[in-house]
Amino acid sequence: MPEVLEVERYRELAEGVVGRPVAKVVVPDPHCLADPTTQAGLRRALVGVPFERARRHGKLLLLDQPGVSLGLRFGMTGGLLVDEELAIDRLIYAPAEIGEQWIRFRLYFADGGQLSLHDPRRFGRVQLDPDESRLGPDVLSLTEGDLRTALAVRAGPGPALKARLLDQSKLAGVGNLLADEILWRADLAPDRPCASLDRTEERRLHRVMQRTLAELTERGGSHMGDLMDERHPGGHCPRDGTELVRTVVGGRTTFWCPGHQR
DNA sequence: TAGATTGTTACCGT
DNA sequence: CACGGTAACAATCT
Repeated sequence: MPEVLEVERYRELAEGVVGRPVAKVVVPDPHCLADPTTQAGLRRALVGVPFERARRHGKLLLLDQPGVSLGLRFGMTGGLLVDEELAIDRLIYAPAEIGEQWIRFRLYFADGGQLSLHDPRRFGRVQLDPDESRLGPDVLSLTEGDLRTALAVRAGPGPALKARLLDQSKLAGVGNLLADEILWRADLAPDRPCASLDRTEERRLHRVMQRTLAELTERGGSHMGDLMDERHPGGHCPRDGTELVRTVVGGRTTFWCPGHQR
């Protein structure tokens, strides 16, 4: 579920914990702790100190204290709970109830409130001072020049366009659904080599990308794209009716329209 | 029931 | 070194 749009919503929710001193750290599922973070380390670093900021870099949420950052990654099914409010879109992923058994990590605050990582599938991770240097520029504030740099190739045709959009070290925040939606809207085939794009196409991709992110934010998230309903075998292009092709690009299932994506 | 899944990382091969 | 392909991870849903 969480791509950049969802994590940005988590960040907004997490602003609600700024200024509140951490009273207790609970880790019902230590599996969620990313090396070398430990429960004892979290307690030592966080307890007694208030957060001063909620940040986001791509799909990584960061809660800063003076001198230390708490990083949260949400994997495929992670969600954030603050004071019993869950910041996920129930339209698409709607567990009947928020299962207490799926709370993997929780902070209690001195005022009695809490912040929790809710994650049925357990791909989410918690880490102190996560390495942000391996992330490219955040897609929500990406300039046209940033995109050109992200698509740049040393030699040869370069990787498939979609694979590059999914490469978090080049460009942080785009996931599988957003990548398909953006390329569909930009009339670009997902397997186009990066180096084959001309300046006009790069500019179009940048414009469509920003527009798509803004529009899907309005609609409620990554899963609200025009392509979503047709993302199944036999689905048709909402624009021209062509049967969509299902392939694998960049290791991920890809739906695209051979009728208008070139 | 078999198959698919919105993310990340490691590893192998070219 | 860059990149593709694959598997692994884990659990749930269609």
